[in-house]
Order: sequence, then structure tokens, then C-alpha cells
Amino acid sequence: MDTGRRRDAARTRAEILEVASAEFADQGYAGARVDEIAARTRTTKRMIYYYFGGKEQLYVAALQAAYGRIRAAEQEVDVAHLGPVAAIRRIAEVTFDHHEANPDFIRLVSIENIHRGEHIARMPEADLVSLNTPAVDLLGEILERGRGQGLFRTGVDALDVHMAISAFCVFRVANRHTFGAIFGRDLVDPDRRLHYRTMLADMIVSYLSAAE
Amino acid sequence: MDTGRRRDAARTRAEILEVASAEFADQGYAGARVDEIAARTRTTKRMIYYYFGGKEQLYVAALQAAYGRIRAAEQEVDVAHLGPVAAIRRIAEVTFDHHEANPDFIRLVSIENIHRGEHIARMPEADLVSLNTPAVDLLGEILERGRGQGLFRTGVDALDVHMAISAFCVFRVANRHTFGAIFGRDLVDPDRRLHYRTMLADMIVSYLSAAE
DNA sequence: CCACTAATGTACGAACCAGTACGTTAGTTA
DNA sequence: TAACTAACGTACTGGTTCGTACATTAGTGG
Repeated sequence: MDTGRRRDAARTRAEILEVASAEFADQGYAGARVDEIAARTRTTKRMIYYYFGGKEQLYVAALQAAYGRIRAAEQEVDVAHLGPVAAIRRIAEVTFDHHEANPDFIRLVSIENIHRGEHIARMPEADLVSLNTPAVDLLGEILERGRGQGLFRTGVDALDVHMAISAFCVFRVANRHTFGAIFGRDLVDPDRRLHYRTMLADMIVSYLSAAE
Repeated sequence: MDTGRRRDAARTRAEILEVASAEFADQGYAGARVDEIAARTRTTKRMIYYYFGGKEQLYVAALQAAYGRIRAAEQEVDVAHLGPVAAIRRIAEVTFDHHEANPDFIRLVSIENIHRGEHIARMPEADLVSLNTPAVDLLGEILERGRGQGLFRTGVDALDVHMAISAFCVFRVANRHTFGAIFGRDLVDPDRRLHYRTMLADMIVSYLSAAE
């Protein structure tokens, strides 16, 4: 066995990216330390500059990788066999689970928004739009089906629904600390998980089902 | 007139706090620069340490002041004369308007959550709980009234509803940059403002009105 | 097996940045 | 008006932090 072998560009690069993702999610962009990232890898700071060019490019790479990882999960949702209402519930639940399982992704997105999306705005469109629209496209199809059957209201599009679902899921994870400090309720308490998961699905479905 | 007079402790302190709030909201805690804050005031860095003790205490003071400012607006809502449904709509709309008008507050809260609420957790309870619960108490009363009239479902409490409303309002402002970059839709576009405001109220009301 | 290059490590520099030592002035009070 | 103190300013420091110059080694093609 030779797992600790000396030269492995792909491995070194991947390890830097992994450690950097954790560090940026943890400390924010300005708070993250290049030296700290280097120390937590098996290589040195020199390699960060060799492979990524600098702190900012490393951050962008970490952000991009995070969005990439998310894509896979979202594309696996299969709701073709479900009715519109059940399909919407399913999507809400999958999104809910997904956000809960990826708090670091949510943190990176929060951090990027603190920076007014200046980095994501410069990322190639191919890596963003094409990777993220499938989830919304699916929502659009279900909405259309539901409207065709007279089940759903008009006046809302897939992006609006996606926003409402994301808002609920993101807030619960991203704002749990201040919310908990102010109101004394832990939004991610496992005992309340099912309650919020059901609440979200109910809320979205009742909204779509209500007459205008 | 003597507005530019040399000695005015209260004025100096207030100016530092105001500039600091803007700088922290803009750059985050780690990204904010004490020298930059000092440069944007009419006084010097020395005064920041004189009045606040250090960068961290200044940040906490800014955060605390931001929560304080919010309180006033929330306590002004008067819905006693409205029916439960109209009252809920009103609260949703007021919250919506309020978040839209205070993006810096939302940014500070986001930043504090990135830091896992470590500063807010150390703030005196009197400054948090008592200042923030009136809004939720009001919601609780309306919910109770609505349930008494058979209008609202059971199984949800005021804090849950407050969370759902906040989630929608916060997400729209806080995540507008990444959302805009990915989906090409500006969530705070004035042309869409009324659409989202109505959507939120409809969503909350339809959820509360739906049978369990 | 030798030359060449990709990959890696070490040591350091220059800028930055939070915080402070020390000195000064404005207003106040006895 | 003299003594006193709260308020303020200047200049500096010690440590941190991003980035790089320079040296070295592992693997590979000829």
C-alpha cells in the first residue's frame, strides 16, 4: 500500500479544496486563513497558490464545487408517477431534507450573499444556470399539470414556488442561531423536524390549492 | 450655530456606532476595518477604543442597536380592530415592508448567524427577549381569536407562523444576489414587490385556514 | 538511465491591522 | 482663574497574513 505517496496532483488539489470549503464555510471569506487551510492539509501553502492562484480563486472554486455537489441530489428526484399535489409535497420534502443535510452549503451561500454575489456573478453561466434550472423546470411541469386538472391557482410560476420553499428551508438552518437566542426555540431540534417538514409541505400545497 | 463643535461625547459615540453599523453590515465582522470606521467618522480610532473598548465590543454594540431600532417599528402595529384573517395579512405585510426597508439589519443578522450567534448569545436577555416577543405575542392572540372562531387550524403556534413569515421576507432580501445570479430574477425588483407581498399573505392565510 | 518537467517544500518579505503609549485641549468646578 | 478631568489626537508597535523567491525531489519520456 502506498496511499501516502508523495506525488498526486489530483489528490492534493482535491484535499485543498475540501479543507478550504470547510474553512470558508466556517469563518467566512475574510475570516478564513490561508495558512490555516494549508495547515489542515497534508501539503503546504505553496500548493494553494500553485493550484488555485490565490485566496479569492480558492474561495470561488470552493463555492463552485459546492453548487456542483448540490446538483446531483436535485436531479435524482422522481415524481413522474405522482399526482400534482403529492409531487409538490415530495419536492418540498426533498428540498427540506437536502438543506438540513448540507448546512455548509447554506453557509457558503450566505457568505456569498454578504459579498453581494460578486464572485458568483463572475462564474461562467454554464456552471450555474444549467446546473440549477432542472429543479425549477420540474416544478414548472408539475404546476402546469396541476393547473390543467384545476387543482392549482394561476398567477404563480415555478420560480416563485421554488423561492418560497427555499426560503423556509434556508431560514430554518441559516438563522437558527439568532432565532434560538431571541425566541428560545431551536429550529433544527430533531424533535421538531417532522413538524416543520410537514408544515412546509402543507403551506405550499394549501397556497397553490387556494382560490385566487 | 455650532454643530461642528469640538467636545460632544454623545455625538461622537453615536457617530462611531452609526458608521460601524454600516461598515460591519457591509464587510462582515472579519472584513470590517477599525481604521476604516475611524476614517469615516469625524474622530479618530482612539475614540473607538475609548468608548467601546475594542472591535468586538463595537460590533456587539452595533448589533444591539440594530435590534433596538427594529423593536420600535414592530410595536406600532395595531390590528385590534381587524378580524383574524385581516390581522394576519396585516402582520405579514408589515413584516414584509419592514424587512425591505432595513437590508442592513438583515445583513447584520446574517453575519451574526455566520458566527453562530456567539455574540447575541452573550447579550443580556432583557435586550433580546423582551424586545422581540411583543410581535410574537400579538400573533399568538390573533391565532387564538381565529381558532376560537373556527377560522384557523390548530397544531401551529405563533412562533411557527412568525418563522414562516420571517423566512420569506429574509430570504427575499438576504439571498437576492445568489438567487438572481442563478435564476436571473431580481427578487427585490419594485415591479414584483406587490406580487411577493400578496403571495406571502396568501400563503400564510391559506395555510392557517386549511383543514389539518 | 539521463534529462526534463511537474509537483512540492522552506524561508522570507511587505503590507496590513488591532490595539496602545503618550501627549494635548476643552470645558467645568471650586 | 487655577486646578482638574473628560474628551480627543498622534504616532507607533507587535503580531498577523497574504503572497513569493528560491531550492528540491519525484516521476517520465527519449
